[in-house]
Amino acid sequence: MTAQKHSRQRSAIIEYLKQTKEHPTADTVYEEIRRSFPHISLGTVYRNLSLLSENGQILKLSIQGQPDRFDYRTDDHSHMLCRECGRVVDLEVSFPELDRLAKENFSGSIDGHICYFYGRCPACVKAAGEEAC
Amino acid sequence: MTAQKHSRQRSAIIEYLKQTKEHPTADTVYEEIRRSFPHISLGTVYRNLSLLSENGQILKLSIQGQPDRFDYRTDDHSHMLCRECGRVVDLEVSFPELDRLAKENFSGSIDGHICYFYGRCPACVKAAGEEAC
DNA sequence: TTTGATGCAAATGTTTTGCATGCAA
DNA sequence: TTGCATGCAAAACATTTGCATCAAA
Repeated sequence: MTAQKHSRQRSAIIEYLKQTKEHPTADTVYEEIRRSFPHISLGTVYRNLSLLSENGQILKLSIQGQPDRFDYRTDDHSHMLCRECGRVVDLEVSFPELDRLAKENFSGSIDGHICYFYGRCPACVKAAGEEAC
Repeated sequence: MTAQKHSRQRSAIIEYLKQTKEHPTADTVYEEIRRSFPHISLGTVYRNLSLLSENGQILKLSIQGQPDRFDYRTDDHSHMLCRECGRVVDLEVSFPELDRLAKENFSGSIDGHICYFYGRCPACVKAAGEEAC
């Protein structure tokens, strides 16, 4: 790997991801960073997001039919996609035993998995409940 | 929903998916069907694959950084992606209890999940073993 | 004869890349 | 001063769509 230099744009991207829980897309990151760096380009945003996720500094989430999203949290946790508002929300669970279970009766090897849940996020469940009253 | 007419192209796509275990991409399906329907268009292939997966007749698999793949099997099973050859292979397991586990300490609702495993497929594990001898 | 399906081509949306210039070390 | 990072624009990809025509029912 080549030596990495500091850049104000990259720092801004990291800082933005650090303080949001919204799992933004590259385009959302771009729009956000543009407020402080009006001349930043989408290409730079993509380049930095790729770099960071390849380094393992952030997570890239790929969800069916949607542009990729990015997550500053790299600790063990899961994600759920709200069928109602489309938001991606953190779940405080992980399933380390899943790989071993998947390996049963399989002659290949398993060393990891990704798992996305579907449902309704707390906000939408709450809104639906209040509406019913 | 509107009444669906029979089409020779769609039947050919279904038959092809039925007999392969390769989880082909739209483009692979196109190349294959083209052997019997030289004038079929990629658009038609995409239209039919979308239709079939919306109907639940086939499964659409979306894997990180890859074009979508399609699976004729719609019964409960899982998939693994071989890090070595890139193949997507069936796993004869499913995890119906996962939704309940994910729901723990979560105030939203969970009604489904998708889960992909990573590792090495039987063929690549076998090849690596023989090479070591 | 009606209307869904097709082929073709153009458009879309997301992401990557080439290249000259800018900036960090 | 070196070479990674940037901005800009063009390209690459995967997928969808508009439209005139074709073919099931």
